[in-house]
This record gives sequence, C-alpha cells and structure tokens, in this order.
Amino acid sequence: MSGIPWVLHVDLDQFLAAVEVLRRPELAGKPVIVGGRGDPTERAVVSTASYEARAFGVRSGMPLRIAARKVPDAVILPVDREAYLEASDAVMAAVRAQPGAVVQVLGWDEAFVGVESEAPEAYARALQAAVLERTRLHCSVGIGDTLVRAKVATGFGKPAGVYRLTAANWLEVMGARPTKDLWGVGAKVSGRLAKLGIITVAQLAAADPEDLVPEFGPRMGPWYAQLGRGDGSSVVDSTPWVARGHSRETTFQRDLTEPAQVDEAVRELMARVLQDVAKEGRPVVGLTLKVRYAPFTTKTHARKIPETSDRDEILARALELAAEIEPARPIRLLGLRAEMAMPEDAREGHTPTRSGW
DNA sequence: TCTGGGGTCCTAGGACCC
DNA sequence: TCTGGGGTCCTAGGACCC
Repeated sequence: MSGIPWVLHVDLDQFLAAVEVLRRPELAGKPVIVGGRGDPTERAVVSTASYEARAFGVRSGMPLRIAARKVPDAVILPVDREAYLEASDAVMAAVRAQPGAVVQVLGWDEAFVGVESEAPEAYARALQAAVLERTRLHCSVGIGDTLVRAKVATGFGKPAGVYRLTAANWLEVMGARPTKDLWGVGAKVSGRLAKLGIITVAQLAAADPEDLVPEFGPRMGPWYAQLGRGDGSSVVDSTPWVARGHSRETTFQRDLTEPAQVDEAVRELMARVLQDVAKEGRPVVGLTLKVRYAPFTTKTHARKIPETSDRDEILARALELAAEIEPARPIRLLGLRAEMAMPEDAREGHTPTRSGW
C-alpha cells in the first residue's frame, strides 16, 4: 500500500436494532427499541432505537417507559449481548480483512482504521461493501487527518454514507456549531465553556489554551482548545486492549431497605465481577462500591487493597466497604468495581482511550 | 414507578514525608 | 513557637463515551 496516511472511523448504523431485524425480517421498517429486558414497565433505558423509532423522538439513554409512551406500537426487545458480540466479531473481521488496514476497536459497533491510500473515499466504499456482504449490516465511515476529525466526520455520513473532514474544511463545517457537538464535550463542559464566552467550535478553536487552565486544569484545558481545532493524534493503535478493571452494577426494581438485602446484593455482584477478573488472570488492587440512594444521589466508597487474587479476601474487603453504607436510606442501585494490576508490558507505552485522541 | 451497565480518565483535597 | 514548600499517594467525585 502506498499513499497518504488516513484515519477512517467506521460506525455501524443503528447496530443493535439492525441485528435484531436481521434475525426477524418482519420487523424491517417498524419502530424497534432495544433496552433492558424488553419490558417497558421495568426500570431500564433504551440502548438503541431504529430510525423509525427515532422519528418519534426516542433516543439512547431514555427511560424505556418514556420511550414506550412516545411510540405505543413500538416493538421493544431485550438486550441480547451474545448476539451483538457475535455480529460485532464478524464486522471487525471484515474490517481487518481490508488491505493495509490497521484496526483499533472502540466498542461493539465502531472502530478506527488507519490506512495509506490515494483514494480514501473509494477505500471507504469498498470497506462498507465488504462489511455489508459479510454481515448484511450497513455502516457509515468518517475520513479524517486526525482521530478526532474522522470520528466527528462519521456523523455527517449517516446513514450508510462517507464523509471527509480535514484541517481544510474543519472550521467551515464545524465552526458555527455548539461545542457540545465535539467528541468529549458534554452538557457540563459546554456549559462551563459558555461561562467563559465560548459557545461555538470556532470560538473554542481560537481560545488560548492557557486561558482554559484555571477552569479545567492543566491537562483538560489545553486539551479542549486542541479539540476545538480538531487537532490531535492521527495514530491508530492496534495493540490489544488491556482492561483496567471490571465492574458490575444493578438497579433494583424495588429499592432495598434492609441491611441483609444489601449484604446479599454485594455478594452476588462480587461473584460476577470476580468471574471477569478471573478471566483476565490478574490480581485485584482496588475496589470501589457505588451506592445510589433513592431517588438519585450517588456516593462512592473506594479503597486501595493489597494486591491479591484470593476470592474470600476480596469479598471481605467488599463487605467492609458495604459497611460504610448509610443505613435507613432506601438504595436504588449498587455497583462494584475491581481494579486490576496492570501487566508489566502494558504499564507504559500503551495508548489509553483519552490520550490517544 | 424517570434515570442502564460497562468502561476510561481527570481533578481536588487531605495525609504524609523530607 | 510557628509553620515553608515540594512531592507522592490515596479517596471521593465528576465527566464523558458507547
């Protein structure tokens, strides 16, 4: 392969809903919502809605109950992780099979692809065709000269399209848009930027990085300024991902009020977390217990622990944390996270998600 | 019957050490 | 009796992404 280095960002269209439609073709063209256990009377949220459902205002993260109210005749399906993982593996295999492709998987339904090409649009179209042929799934592709520009470009390509965003057209396309449209700027940060008089991407791009330090700190301040310009890394890293930790959490359909219920829930969560940890084969070095009290205040209890793989030892530490829970307050959610020791060769030189941007 | 579940990384502030 | 200044580690809390 020869040519100019490009970053492509591949993103499956309405992934979960599309996988469901594939195995139930009669759902094609209908408003399909995937979330929770598929029961809109339960506490759960929308994972993915088909375009037909989105037309009614349904969005990811919306309570399932609200979504069902917006689209009374929607088909609501439970999340089936195994099925999506299988589909994802097939998609990524098709992507990796593209000539000269360096692939960095970001999630079930998206990946960066580094490639040298004289004709990136043609390459992107060929990639889409290969994914479609192999999986019957449609994807959109963003083309960029940095990771950030490629990622943002994908949004303009949806559905099933290709879009290119480089230093040459970044400000023209993104300049007038609100900062929240950037990857990594959410409601909170865009609000804090607005307090500094920065509303648009163009204004953020023009900001002096040092001026953002007092508000956002020495790393994030300059980082946001760079984000506004679309600048940053263009290195796609195919190094296999090394998980920092594993966590499990559950939202209780009815709030817990008895200490014995909490104790039982912690044991159950810990068992599930330790299954994942055991697969990694690395010892645990820290624990975090997250407690959401009804209705919505969250408290976390974190503890560094002496490195160990002993299940009883880890469980005992988790129960110590659980003892810090305030009694007499109804509990809606419990989460347990185990942080694992990093393998020696991954401690340095590995590109983590954020600094890799 | 408003608010999932799995991740990552950053920052502030206190404790502690020299 | 008064109390610097730099550095590191740890905990708690936030923010964001898919």
